[in-house]
Order: sequence, then structure tokens, then C-alpha cells
Amino acid sequence: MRAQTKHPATREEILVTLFDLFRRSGYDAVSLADISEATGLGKSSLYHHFPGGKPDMAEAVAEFARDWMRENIVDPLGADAPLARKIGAMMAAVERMYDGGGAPCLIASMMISPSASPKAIETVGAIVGDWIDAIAGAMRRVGLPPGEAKKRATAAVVAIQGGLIVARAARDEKIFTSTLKSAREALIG
Amino acid sequence: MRAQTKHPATREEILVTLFDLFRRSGYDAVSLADISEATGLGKSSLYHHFPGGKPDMAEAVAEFARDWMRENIVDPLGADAPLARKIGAMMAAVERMYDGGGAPCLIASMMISPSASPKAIETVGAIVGDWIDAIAGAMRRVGLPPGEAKKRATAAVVAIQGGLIVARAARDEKIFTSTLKSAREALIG
DNA sequence: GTCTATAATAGGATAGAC
DNA sequence: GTCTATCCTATTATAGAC
Repeated sequence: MRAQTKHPATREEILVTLFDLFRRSGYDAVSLADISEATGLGKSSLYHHFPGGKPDMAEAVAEFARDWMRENIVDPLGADAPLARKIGAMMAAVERMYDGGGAPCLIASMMISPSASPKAIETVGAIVGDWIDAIAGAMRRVGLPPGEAKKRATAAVVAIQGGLIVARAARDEKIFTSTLKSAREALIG
Repeated sequence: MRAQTKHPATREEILVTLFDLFRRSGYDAVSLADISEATGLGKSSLYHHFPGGKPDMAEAVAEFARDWMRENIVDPLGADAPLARKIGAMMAAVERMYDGGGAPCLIASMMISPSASPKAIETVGAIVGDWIDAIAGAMRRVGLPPGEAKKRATAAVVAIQGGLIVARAARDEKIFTSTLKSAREALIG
């Protein structure tokens, strides 16, 4: 077995780090120096991976997040399984993703950064659409009328996003977890 | 009547401008040059009003927002009037404040700016507490048990904050207005 | 209370060696 | 693919005149 010493960061490892930086501090507050320190890569190396600089990084992170959501949230909601099980799995994934309320959402962080690239903002915006559509699809499958399905799906995502912010503002992560619980009941009940 | 020519900006006028800048772009994305242009004041004048610079401005804006909320949301909820009327007035004030969903919330914008002064972040966080307590107080007054009152009050603020973000992400302000409507019904119904 | 001018630094970005 | 060194601009902040 070859000795593995501080192997060079893969693109995915870099993206995970960028994802965490951007969602926690917002696009503008993160400097290349911060990114360099967090990834262990020099600035020039970062430009090797992302020739377009910071805007390029934001776009890559947005697409990374969208892919992650598709794989972990959207696609499972479209699977052939009981609604309650799928919603439960979604909420569990959401709770992990946001670290029980301790980690902000990239979508929210990017939406209030007008200086980020329009493409990045559009992509994180699209994640919300994907998400709502996936939940609504799962609800229609069990017989809910399309209008009602969309309404409830939107309310669920609204609750999750709002729960994150209020929990952080009030410094009380229980607000997030209990919001998730209520949202789950509103979807299945 | 004295001719009124571009009177020097009052502190309140400056604060309103700062409020709008910070909530729309986040603390970090707003530069002194931006502020100078938006207020029409030179940088040195800004330092005259806020000797501590940008952190000082953020703290002043946070307190300004808290005072505004007290006067326009919190105190009216404590008045001696029918619950439905008070909640309706609150929702109307909220809709105006956020421009029907087109203007972000200062609380959300400041919470994801770790580089803003801790005092400013604490103050905007306290606004959420004030708000929830005020709604819960109004609910208890009409006989709701304290636990249920707090739960519903929290859910309302969660919905408002989430509705703002989701509406912006999905580029659909109707999501915000219909979220407000549902939240109002959940409180009075 | 506002201005012009200037300092000091941090930011994003590039060149070129290895 | 990563590094060091460097460039240029924007940024915060201050000094001092009016």
C-alpha cells in the first residue's frame, strides 16, 4: 500500500470546503485568503481549479449543492416508497445537512449576496424550485390535488428555511428541530 | 417659509438608508463608498456620525430596527384590542416593511455576517425574541395556554422569515404574500 | 458638520518557476 | 498542480482645512 501523505485535494474536497465557507459567512465575507487557508491551497492553485476566480467558485459550489440535493433529497422523493417513509428520510437528511440547525443554508446565504455571479444566484434559486416540485410530486402520488400538493410542499420548505433563521437568531436550535417535526406532520398528516 | 435646499441629512434619514443597504446586500458587501453615495455624505462625514466606522453603523442600524419593531409591531400587539385586529395590523405592517416580499429582512442579512460586530448581531437576534414574545403575549390574552401560544407565535415568525427567502429564491413574491395569509389564519383561527 | 487629500492595508488576480 | 512573488485596485480609516 502506497504511503499516502496529505494527498492533493480533490475537486470535491475543495467544493465541500467552499460550500461550508460560503454558507457560513456569505459570499462577500469570504476572502481568497480564507479559502486558501481552509483548503490548504495557495491562491494560484485555486485559480488553477477555478480560472474565473471567486465568481467561478460560487458557481461551482452552487452546482455542487444542486447535485447534492438532487441525489439526497429530490431523487429519493421520486422513488417508489410510502410517503411517510420518504418524508421522514427527507427530514432526516435535512437535519444532517444543516447540522441540527447549527449550519446556515447556502441558498439563504447566496440570495442576499447581490455581488455574487448571477449564474450562481440563479442556480441556488433553482434548488428551491427542484425541492418544492419534488415534495409536491410525492404528495400528488398519494392522491393529493396538484394545487394542495404544491401549497403544502411550499409551506414545508418555507418552514425549513424560516426555522433555520429563527433558530440562529434566537440561539435556540430546538426551534429548528421542532419546526422540522411540525413540517413533517403537516406533510404526512 | 424658508427655502429648503438639500438640508443636511438627519441621523434618522441616514439610518434608514443604512438599513436598506445592509438588508439588501448584507453587511460585508456594503462599502463605505456605497454608503457615501447612497447618503450623499463624504466618508469623513460618516465617521463624524459614526466614529466607530462600519461596525458602529451596523450597531446603530440594528438598534434602529429594534426600536422600529417595538413601535410598529411589538407595542401594538400589547394594546387592548381584538386579537384578529392586532394580528391583521401586524401582518399589514410586515407586508409593508418587506415591500410585499421584494425587500430582504435585516435580521436574516445580519445573521449570516459573522464579520459584523457581535453587538449588532446580538441586537438583531433580540428582535426575533421580542417579536415572538409579543405575539405569544397577545395569544395568551385570549386564553391560549402559554406553551401553545409560544409555539404558534414562533411558527408565525418562522413562516414570515422562510416566506421571504423562498419567495426571493423562487422569484415569486406571491409565495410571500400567501405565506403571510396562512400564518395569519394559523394565529387567529 | 462637511469637505479634499492621503495614508495604510486587504482584496482579487496574474506571471513564471518548479 | 502547486508554489513564491508581484501587481493593481478597492477598502477602511485618518488628518486637517473650511
